[in-house]
Amino acid sequence: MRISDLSRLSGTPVGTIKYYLREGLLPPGRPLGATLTLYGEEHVQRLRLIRALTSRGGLSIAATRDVLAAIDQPLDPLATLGVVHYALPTPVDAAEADAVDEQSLRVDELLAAMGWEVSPESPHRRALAASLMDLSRLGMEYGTEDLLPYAELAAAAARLDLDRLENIEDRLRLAEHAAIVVLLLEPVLAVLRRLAQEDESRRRTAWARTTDGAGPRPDPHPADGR
Amino acid sequence: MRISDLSRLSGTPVGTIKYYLREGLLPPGRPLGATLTLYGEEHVQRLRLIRALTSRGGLSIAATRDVLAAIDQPLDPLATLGVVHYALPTPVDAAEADAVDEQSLRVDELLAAMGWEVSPESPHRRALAASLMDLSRLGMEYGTEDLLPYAELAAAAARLDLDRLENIEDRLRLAEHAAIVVLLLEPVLAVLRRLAQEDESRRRTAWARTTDGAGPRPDPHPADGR
DNA sequence: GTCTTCTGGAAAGCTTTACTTTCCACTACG
DNA sequence: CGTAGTGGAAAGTAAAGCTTTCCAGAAGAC
Repeated sequence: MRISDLSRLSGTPVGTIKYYLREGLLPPGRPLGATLTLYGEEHVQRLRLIRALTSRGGLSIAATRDVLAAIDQPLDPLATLGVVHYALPTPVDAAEADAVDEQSLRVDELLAAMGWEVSPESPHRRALAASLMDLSRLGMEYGTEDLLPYAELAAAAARLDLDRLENIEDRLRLAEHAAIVVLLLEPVLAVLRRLAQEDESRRRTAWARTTDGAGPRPDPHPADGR
Repeated sequence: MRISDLSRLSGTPVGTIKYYLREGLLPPGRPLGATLTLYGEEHVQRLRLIRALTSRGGLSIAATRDVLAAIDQPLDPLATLGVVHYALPTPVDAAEADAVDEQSLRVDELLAAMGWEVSPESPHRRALAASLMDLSRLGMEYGTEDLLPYAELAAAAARLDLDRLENIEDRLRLAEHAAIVVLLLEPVLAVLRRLAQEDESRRRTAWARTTDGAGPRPDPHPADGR
């Protein structure tokens, strides 16, 4: 398969493929002379992954390169997850580092309450603290008791994620699948939450409209099993 | 309060404030002559919201303007939620519209299975279909049965979200709070999931290491109550 | 009263990101 | 034999998100 085939199969312009090769996102093909290089099925797959991570996952080219570099290393699942997590952008600018630090206590408290064991160097600790700081400054305090139910949901989601990963037979591409589950399921969860918000809001509005604010509140989830 | 005070209080450069004014993100102040305009506490708050939505929420300036315009309209919660949802960027390029449409069936199936009532024009339907298409092309099929448990979690999250909104006493700024809950809690949930993934992965790896793959699997969640 | 600083407003400039285009010498292939 | 395709480098482009510069005029410090 030559570069024009790769372009046609993946729907990516040749110039863009060359760009990805230059940037190290796409491994070089097998050169067969000065003006011919062959590419394989793995390049098609890699190209699809690159497009998905950048367009859908919203990763920058640099972050994508880091993630791809991570999944090309043969590591155990935990290490792979760690490397993928580290490659993610968690922009916390240094200017407000001290204000973020205040929130770190709350983060530690939450982690302790959940019994979560998380590396002290995890960038996500600071990312969470930064978000909490923003919320606090906007007048929406989220304390441990507010966050706990969300954390339980996150834990349940993580269990689903890892269940899926455990059932993958292709051990060679486990890291790739891990990256996909971590990064491409994220927009899925976000959009599911928004869809659920619309429905839930509709249910509650309907209740408010029919009862006019008086009387006992009916179960807004009929036949829902909860 | 003059523009320099606003700059100092919010930590935003004067040039940037002028830029936001120009772009219509920040409402104009009260002019008191040709070279003096006064700003109020609401401008400080608005500026904080702008920074949070753009830096933390990852919204573009254009999307932020749309969201801010939406929350400035006095609407009921459902309508507000709708407008905020619509203002969000859900990039689905037209080139692959047909491939996305195939996945729409799966989306409809999921919505039906959850009993969710969602507007047919919701951009999130297409967004979800697009994500599923990406996953499918990458060799990870997510069918209704795979998505249902995630959808249940999303529904639970949405219930928590709306509980919070219902308890807000400041009805005037309800829309603002809705936008905050929808948009700024999203990175919180994402990072909670990642933290949970690390912990869950650690638990499962520890099991694999100690038992060497043989023997019955112990409960990986001791004293967890589930 | 004067000197310095700040102001509003407009325009131009800058930096980064993610490509896209152009160029060239060469070569596979119909 | 000609034409389309190729690798590789370099330059160009477009959008986003600010930042800088400019100006005339007004405020505040002394």
